[in-house]
Amino acid sequence: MPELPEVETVARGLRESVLGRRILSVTLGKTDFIDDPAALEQQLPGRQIIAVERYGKFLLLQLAPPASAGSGGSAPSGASNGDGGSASLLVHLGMTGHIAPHPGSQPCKKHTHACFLLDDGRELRYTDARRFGRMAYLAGAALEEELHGFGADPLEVSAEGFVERMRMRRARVKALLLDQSVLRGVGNIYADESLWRAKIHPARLGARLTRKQAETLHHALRAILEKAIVMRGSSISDFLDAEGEPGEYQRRHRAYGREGKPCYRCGTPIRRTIVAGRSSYFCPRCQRAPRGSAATLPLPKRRIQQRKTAVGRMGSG
DNA sequence: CTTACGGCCTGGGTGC
DNA sequence: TGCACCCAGGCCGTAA
Repeated sequence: MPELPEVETVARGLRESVLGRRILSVTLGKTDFIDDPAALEQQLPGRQIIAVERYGKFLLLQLAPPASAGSGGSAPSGASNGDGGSASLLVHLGMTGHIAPHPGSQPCKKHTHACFLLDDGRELRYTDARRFGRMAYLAGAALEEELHGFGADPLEVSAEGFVERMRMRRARVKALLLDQSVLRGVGNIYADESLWRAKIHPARLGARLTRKQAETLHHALRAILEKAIVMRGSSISDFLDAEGEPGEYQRRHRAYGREGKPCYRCGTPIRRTIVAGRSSYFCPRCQRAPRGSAATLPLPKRRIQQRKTAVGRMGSG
């Protein structure tokens, strides 16, 4: 499940492999994850990829203006950040999305839903088994509108800014970490890992963290994200970077996915509970539950499973 | 107003 | 071997 480090890894890979290439044609398969498939088919051919950026969990393939009269080719030395008129292919990998260039001769993998033929004969292909991802061509005001409303990048936010964001709402710290309007790019893995490192229970209210605790969490989150980027992300489900290589950070996980296994600090078995609607792994000894919380129970809300055939429909009557 | 929570989308992995 | 079920992240509707 690509989060900030995985998306950053992909962005760096694409920067190496497709920056400066021109898209010649677009071939789409299933399109229900694409905002406006026709816009992709109409706008992308002929456009040059002049920058690859990460914004939270989004990839942004910035595109040169169409059919630029001025020969182009000048080094895209950053100057392309002009807000007005910029256009991008926005890509969210969801949980199972992959994007990488392939030789044009290579047969497409299963679940390949978008192919962008490049001017060097390769194809930039998007594969996504579950299509929880998203793709959109956005330009100008629409692009700005799409990106506004997101929170700070956790690698850029100051300690003071982070503390403020943990206190701005009355919500659990885990929910705040996952909320893309508070911080952009953090997902379930790195939320749990940073909380474990900072010794903070996921069900604590963010607003009740001490300043020192919030600062510790900020430092932990930042350190973990940076280390994970160096290790090219975590390959939990089937994350592969833009070179098709898995990451290595999953070997360093201290909480996520370790239910029942001993805490690396104290040996207490890691527990799993549901916080903010997500599986949350924590050490019940290192990360003390807030008073009155039922979150020390292994799975407080384990619901009776219901059949697909509407046995469990709950009418209001 | 706020936050919490269930359900939906999908299909690979798992376990029976 | 087959197949039902769980679960994931983001989003949305609704409850409190």
